[in-house]
Amino acid sequence: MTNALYHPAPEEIALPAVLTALGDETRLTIISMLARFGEDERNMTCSYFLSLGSKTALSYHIGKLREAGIIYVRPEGTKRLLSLRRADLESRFPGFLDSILASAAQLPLNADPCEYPEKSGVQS
Amino acid sequence: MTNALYHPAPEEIALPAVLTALGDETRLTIISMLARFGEDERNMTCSYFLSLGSKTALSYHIGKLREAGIIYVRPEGTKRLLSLRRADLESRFPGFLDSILASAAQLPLNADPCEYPEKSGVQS
DNA sequence: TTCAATGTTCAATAATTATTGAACTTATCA
DNA sequence: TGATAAGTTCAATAATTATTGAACATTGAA
Repeated sequence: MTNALYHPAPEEIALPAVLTALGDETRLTIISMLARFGEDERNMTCSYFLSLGSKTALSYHIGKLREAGIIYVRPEGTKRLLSLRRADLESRFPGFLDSILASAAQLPLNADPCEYPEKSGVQS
Repeated sequence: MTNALYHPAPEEIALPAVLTALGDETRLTIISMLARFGEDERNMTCSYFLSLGSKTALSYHIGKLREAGIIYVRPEGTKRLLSLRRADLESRFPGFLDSILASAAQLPLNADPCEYPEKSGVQS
């Protein structure tokens, strides 16, 4: 029982829920980083964002983003790969995500993606 | 001492605060109604929205919208006239408000503006 | 098989936000 | 002047959200 993660269908994505989910600095930063550095989905795991909070807190915030329909979470081995649901959001709320991302790009990134904990560094 | 109401300057309007303020059904409905029926600012007083909650609750929510920089509140006699800060929001977050309003237009209005309490009806 | 890495869940707590009712202010109207 | 209408403020409470740490599950790798 792979306990599939819930994701709302595109037409179920609700504006108030989306706004609530994005009205939080941590989550706004997460989607902003996903937009900037998430071209290659392989890198975007939960622990990529550890500088934003504890494991548990991130699990919570990422769950919020997922349930609101903002990101897609794909289990892969022991990791979970995150990606923005750009197309779904665009078709549901045209122009919305782009305007958010453009504006958020001016925000200070309170997390430097380069400080990603590379403890057991098996990079590449 | 007219106790002038605080309004953030255009450049002080912050995205997270705006998103937080709009991530609430009541407040989303308020700005949606302002956009739809607020062409003539004279009609848009706090009590126009009484069907959305108590006087006190509205005072609270309208304060949130004002402090976030989303609406402008102009005292006029014993009333307060509300208007959307369309231009300020557009220059700060291009496309954002329009995308919100377009999407919110599909939301059910849990308040019918026609049910506006017209007790002491001195209309026009 | 054992270990380490990645995440989740749960219960407890902290912190923030929203709602209420009562009392109050200010302005208008008769 | 006195009454009413429109809103605010305050303190109390309710409700929601966020954070923590401990325990757990799952996968991949030595």
